[in-house]
Amino acid sequence: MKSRPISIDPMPPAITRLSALARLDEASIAALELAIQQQESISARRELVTEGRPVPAAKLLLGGWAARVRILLDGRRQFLSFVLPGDLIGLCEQRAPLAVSTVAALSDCTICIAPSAGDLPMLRQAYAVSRALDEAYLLAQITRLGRLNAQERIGDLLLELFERQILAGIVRDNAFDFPLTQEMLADALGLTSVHLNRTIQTMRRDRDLMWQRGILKLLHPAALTRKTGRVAARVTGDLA
Amino acid sequence: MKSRPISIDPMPPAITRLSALARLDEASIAALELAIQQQESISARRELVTEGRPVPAAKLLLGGWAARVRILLDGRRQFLSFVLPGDLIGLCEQRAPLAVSTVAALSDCTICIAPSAGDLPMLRQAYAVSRALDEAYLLAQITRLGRLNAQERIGDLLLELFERQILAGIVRDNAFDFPLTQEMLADALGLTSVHLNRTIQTMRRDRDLMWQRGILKLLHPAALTRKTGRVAARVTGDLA
DNA sequence: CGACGGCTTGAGAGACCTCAATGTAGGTGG
DNA sequence: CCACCTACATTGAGGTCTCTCAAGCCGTCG
Repeated sequence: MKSRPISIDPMPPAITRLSALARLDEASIAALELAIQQQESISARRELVTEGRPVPAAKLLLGGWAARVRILLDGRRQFLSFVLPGDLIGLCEQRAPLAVSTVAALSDCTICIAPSAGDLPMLRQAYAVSRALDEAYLLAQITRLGRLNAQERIGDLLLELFERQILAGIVRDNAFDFPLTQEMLADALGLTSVHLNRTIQTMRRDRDLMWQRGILKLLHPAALTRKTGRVAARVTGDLA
Repeated sequence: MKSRPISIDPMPPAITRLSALARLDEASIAALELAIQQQESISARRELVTEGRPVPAAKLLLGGWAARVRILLDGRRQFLSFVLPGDLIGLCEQRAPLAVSTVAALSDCTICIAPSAGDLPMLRQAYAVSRALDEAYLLAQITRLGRLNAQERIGDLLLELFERQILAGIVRDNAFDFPLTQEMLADALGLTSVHLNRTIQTMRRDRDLMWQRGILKLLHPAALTRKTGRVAARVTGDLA
């Protein structure tokens, strides 16, 4: 880090994140900045991608949260993964692809078209790493649902989201925007909202976290990491 | 399909499967046949890819079963997905990739190097569709673990495996090779082997399936599909 | 034949669910 | 400024699905 006038990180989260995934050159950043100027607002609950239909052009999430979700015939709902600022939506190598899951805005969001990485190898690499991370998050989700109990699931997911928010540079004092309801979180974790509520309460009592008015704060992320036996995803040997 | 002497499908499962994912041209098939001549035997339990280490060259599974697996610090095990004949292992767009999960042989296997799709657009498309299917299987796994009960999980997974084996052309009379132990299946489904055993028994009693000596037979796949509310993955609008 | 891995069975416990009611904060209209 | 509404969070009581621990069984293989 070069020294800078004391201020909040001035870069948009999306650029912070993609720069963290691969060393972006000037041209890539310029392309991103240009795309970001053409941003669009999306209101909560709107679908950005619909399961079974053709995948629209790739988007970049600039602000707000979205999620991949699957609804069963009898109405049961399962969130497959969360989409946070700086994440890509609907990136796809294949011709004539059909969406394998719906992506829906969980809060009001802003998005833009993801600039083509056609002649920008650095950007292409960032996209590839982003895809690899997406896959890692799916695997982590499977492990959570298959083998962790309620408290471990919650701790593990919150830590993952925390680390992802750090990547995008939008964590301050261990706290970050968290626009989910308990019911949404429960539907991500394979729990009922009642049981999630009770478990969150004991975590509050244990001073693991504070969560109110859409802000989540992890009081001792390192301790929580140890407690849940969590291992963060590493996806490239390039950096670090 | 041209008419051919009446016989069992003479093609290796891998070629059958990849041809089903995209219309392969002569050159692609020739490349695959050439690669298959250089096959290698892998004994059960060996690791083909190791989590956290660099991803080796992409492989094609020709025979036997493998699985992506994650082991927790305290020994709990979670199978993330199964790798069946015709599936690709370690396909990757990124430079300097690190494996996000271990891939281990569940039975004795034969594999070969996956031919490069560099100048074979059809083969490249088949690979892309294969990757998209892999992702769809992960999403299905999440939904199973998060929102289905034991019987639904079993039915849903067995149907998925059944459909995948059909793609590779290795199902006969609704029966196929199934080299898993009950404990492995339990570790894929987030259950204990005890509970899996009891649930399988009621499914046997209900005449849903027969399973003995490494052969699994679904007695009424269509009925089971209806019963579990299952929807199969569609990933491309190209074919069908 | 004994050893082994895998399958099966029993009994009891616990984590998580269901149903239902109550509490609370923010937002809107009068 | 208050009444009201809605969405969300919280609490209680009881039920059940799945787990744990443990033992017995069965086929295979050396």
